[in-house]
Amino acid sequence: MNRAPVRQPPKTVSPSLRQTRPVPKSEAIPFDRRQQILVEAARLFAAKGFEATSVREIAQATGILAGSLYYHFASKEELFVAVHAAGMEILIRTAQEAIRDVGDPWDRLAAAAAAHCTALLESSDFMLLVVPNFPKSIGQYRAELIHQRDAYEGIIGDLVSKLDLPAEIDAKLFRLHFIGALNWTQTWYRPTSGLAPAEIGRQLVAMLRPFPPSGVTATVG
Amino acid sequence: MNRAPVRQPPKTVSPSLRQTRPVPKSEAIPFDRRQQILVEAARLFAAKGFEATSVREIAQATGILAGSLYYHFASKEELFVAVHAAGMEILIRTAQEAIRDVGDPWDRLAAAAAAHCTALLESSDFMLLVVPNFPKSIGQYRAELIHQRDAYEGIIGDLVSKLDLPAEIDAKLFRLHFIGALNWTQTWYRPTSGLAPAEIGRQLVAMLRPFPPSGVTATVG
DNA sequence: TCCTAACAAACGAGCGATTGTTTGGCAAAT
DNA sequence: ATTTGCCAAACAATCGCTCGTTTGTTAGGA
Repeated sequence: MNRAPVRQPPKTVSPSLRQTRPVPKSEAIPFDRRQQILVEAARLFAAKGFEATSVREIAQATGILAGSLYYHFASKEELFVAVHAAGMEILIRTAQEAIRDVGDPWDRLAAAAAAHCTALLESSDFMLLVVPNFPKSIGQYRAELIHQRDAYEGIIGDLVSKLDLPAEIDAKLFRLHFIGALNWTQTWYRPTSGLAPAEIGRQLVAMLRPFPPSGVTATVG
Repeated sequence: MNRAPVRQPPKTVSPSLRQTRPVPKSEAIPFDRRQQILVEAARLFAAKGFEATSVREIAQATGILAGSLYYHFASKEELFVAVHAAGMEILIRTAQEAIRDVGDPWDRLAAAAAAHCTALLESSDFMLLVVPNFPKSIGQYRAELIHQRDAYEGIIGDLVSKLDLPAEIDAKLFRLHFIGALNWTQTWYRPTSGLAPAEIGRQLVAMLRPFPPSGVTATVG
């Protein structure tokens, strides 16, 4: 793509991408333009993909001009990283809340799966682009994105490690396939027809459970 | 300055995925420029994504100029559709060969899974872009791509329908999650470390098998 | 065996549009 | 007086694509 005169010098990439930005001190509406940009960018990235979305589109959706975007974000790529981080934050919080009060390891995994699907398929647009493999042209920020993603997958990994899997099942591969099936739902899920997101997640766990729980089985519907 | 068919090395490319195009009258080996473009486009699309790959890049990789591309393909999007079709053809053929001599339904699914992963992770670049959700800017060709994909997923659906699944497992959801886990492998698979593609696919079936086969268990490795 | 017309396949300049980004200025708020 | 947030206008680069031209090869007629 373009990227203008390749300008490397400044390179003040904040590691936590916590853009130090003055908090409006007035008690008026905390009308956060930066947040607004994030929302619109997430929606457009999700709908059209990263490369196919222009900064002018994002700006227009936000109600500002293209150039004004660069007051809030150093580049289009850093904007993407910020959206990705916000999405991962939502995902992590959702999962942790879902498993908080569940004891049985398999039930905890099912709760996490349900939460994952719900957040993925029903919640904001922040995740529709977080899940698939991110744009190749993200280049230098790749490591940061992977780090953000690992933070979440580690949670799933912990849940999996508590399961009593058959000896011939590799826990790591189990986690990868599990997350894969969950994340893939966003390529086929349509909100109008079929099962609800939470049930889609729960049923995946039911399929993977080596020995279905004795007693009452879940009522599907 | 080469005009006319430049005789390059034999370059025996897959004779299968061919489209209607003027067949050279001489019985000499037809050096298929169109096929060459498909290969290079697949490689670049896989490496950088559709939108991030320019027609000039594809042309340069093929050894021609950008304008010459349009003699073979009407547009960049039609080129993508052709690459997608070629990839799906490979996938379908691979799967059908893999299950041909297998009888047991679960073993047939395992064979298909192994073949899928092998083609996906080891074979040509034709599939690295086939699997994830295709570029949003593909627009008018979306229906055609989905049709191509459905042709393959129907094969998997047939295999799943022959399984004796527990009553509480929905066959359709089983198929979706199964394909999802398979396709997601390409986001995390690295050829150097870990299991081989075929084993990754087989183990997924092992995880999903409600009652592991009695008698001898599969020798892993 | 030559001439000629047709054809296939590529060149290469350049079109208009769009890309991400920079810059200077300006009104309001601090 | 300074900072904040944005506008307006450009910037260079690149995008997909068109089109007239040019070349090597082939077929047919004389």
